[in-house]
Amino acid sequence: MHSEVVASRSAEQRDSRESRNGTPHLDAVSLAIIEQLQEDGRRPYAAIGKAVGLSEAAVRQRVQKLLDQGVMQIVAVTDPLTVGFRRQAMVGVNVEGDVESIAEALTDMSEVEYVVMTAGSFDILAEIVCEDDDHLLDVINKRIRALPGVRSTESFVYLKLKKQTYMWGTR
Amino acid sequence: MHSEVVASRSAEQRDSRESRNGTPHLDAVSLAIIEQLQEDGRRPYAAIGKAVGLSEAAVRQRVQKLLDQGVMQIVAVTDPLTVGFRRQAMVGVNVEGDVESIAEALTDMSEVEYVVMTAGSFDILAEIVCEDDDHLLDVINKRIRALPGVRSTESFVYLKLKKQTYMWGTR
DNA sequence: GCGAGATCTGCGGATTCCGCAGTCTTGGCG
DNA sequence: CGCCAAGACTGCGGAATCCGCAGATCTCGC
Repeated sequence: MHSEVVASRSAEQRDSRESRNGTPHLDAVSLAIIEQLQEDGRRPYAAIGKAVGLSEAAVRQRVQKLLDQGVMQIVAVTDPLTVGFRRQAMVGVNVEGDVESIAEALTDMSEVEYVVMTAGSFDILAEIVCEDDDHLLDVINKRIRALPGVRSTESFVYLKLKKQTYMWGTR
Repeated sequence: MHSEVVASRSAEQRDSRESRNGTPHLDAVSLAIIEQLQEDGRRPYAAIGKAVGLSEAAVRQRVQKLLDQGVMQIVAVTDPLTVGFRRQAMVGVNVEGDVESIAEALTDMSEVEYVVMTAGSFDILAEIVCEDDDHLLDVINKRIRALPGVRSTESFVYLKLKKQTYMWGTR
C-alpha cells in the first residue's frame, strides 16, 4: 500500500483544459483520488489525502468538484436481480437518421439505466431494468420500437450477473 | 421527501431466508437504505436512519452487513473514456459446452469489468475496458477467442456513453 | 510588476463514526 | 410451558471525521 503519488504541482496541476467532448482534463492526483474511492466510496478524506499526498481539505475540495462536474459519482451499486427487479435485458438498437436523438430519448426512460452509442452491428446498446416480463415487453415493444427512427432491435435477457467491478483504476 | 418507511418489525424483519441463488432476502427497510445510498453513497447514517425510521447504529449495522454479504457495494463510478481509458467495448460471446466456465474465465480477466449470462443470440455479454486499440485487439483476439469452448464473438466498440444511473430504486 | 483566479494548508467547532453494554423479540428445545 | 441462545435495535460516550473559512502560494495574462 501507500502508493504516494507525488503532486508535481506545476505544469500538471493547473491544467484545466477541456477535451473535445466537454469533459475536463484530469491530472494524476485526481485519478489517484478516484482510484481510492473506487476501492471504498466511504473512505475518509484524511486517509485519501495521506495516500495521494494532499491535505484533507484539498481532497475534500477536489472530490466535491469531481462530483459537481459529473466526472464521478459515489453511489451504492447492486445486482438489480437480487433487489426485486426480476427482468433485466440489454437491447441492441439500429437507427436510421439521427442516432443522437434516439439515444437521448432512451436516456429519458426511467427503466433504462445505461445507454451507449457504439460502432458495430448496433448503433446503440441500452440496458433495461424491469419489474417483470410484462413490464419488459412493454418497454421494448411499445416504447422503444415506437420511437421514430428506430429500424430494429434485438434483446438479450439477463440470466445471471457474474461480475460487476469499478476498480479498473487499481490493476 | 421524508418517505418514512415504517418497520413492521414482526413477520417481515426476522426473515433471513435465502432465495435459490444464495442471495439473502431483503426486507423493505434494507431496500429503503439502499435507495438512500443510491442517491448519495456518502450520506450520513443518521440522515438515513431518519428517512427509514431506524437509529443511527441500526443503519450502520445493516449497511455493514449488506456490504459484507456482497449485496451492495459503495464505490465511485466514472465514465472510463473520460479517465484515460481510450477504448471500451461490449463483446457478445457464443459458447459450445459449459457456459458457466467460460463466464468464469472472463470474470478472471482484469480488463473485463462486467460479465452477464444472457438468453438470446449471445450466451454471454462482457464489457471490456482497455488502454488503446492494441490492448483491445489483444484481449479480444488473443485472450477471449482463445478460450476453449468459445465458438464466436462479436464486438461493439463504445463511441460515447450517454447514461449511467444506479437510482432505479428511486423512480 | 501586479492583480485575478484557482488551489492548497491549517485551523477550530459541529457533526459523524464507532464500539459496547443493555433491551427486546423470536425460535428452538427439553 | 419455561428457559436459553441468537439476532436486531437503542442509547451513549469518546474518538475520528467533516466542514467552512481565512490566509498563503502559485500561475497566468496584461
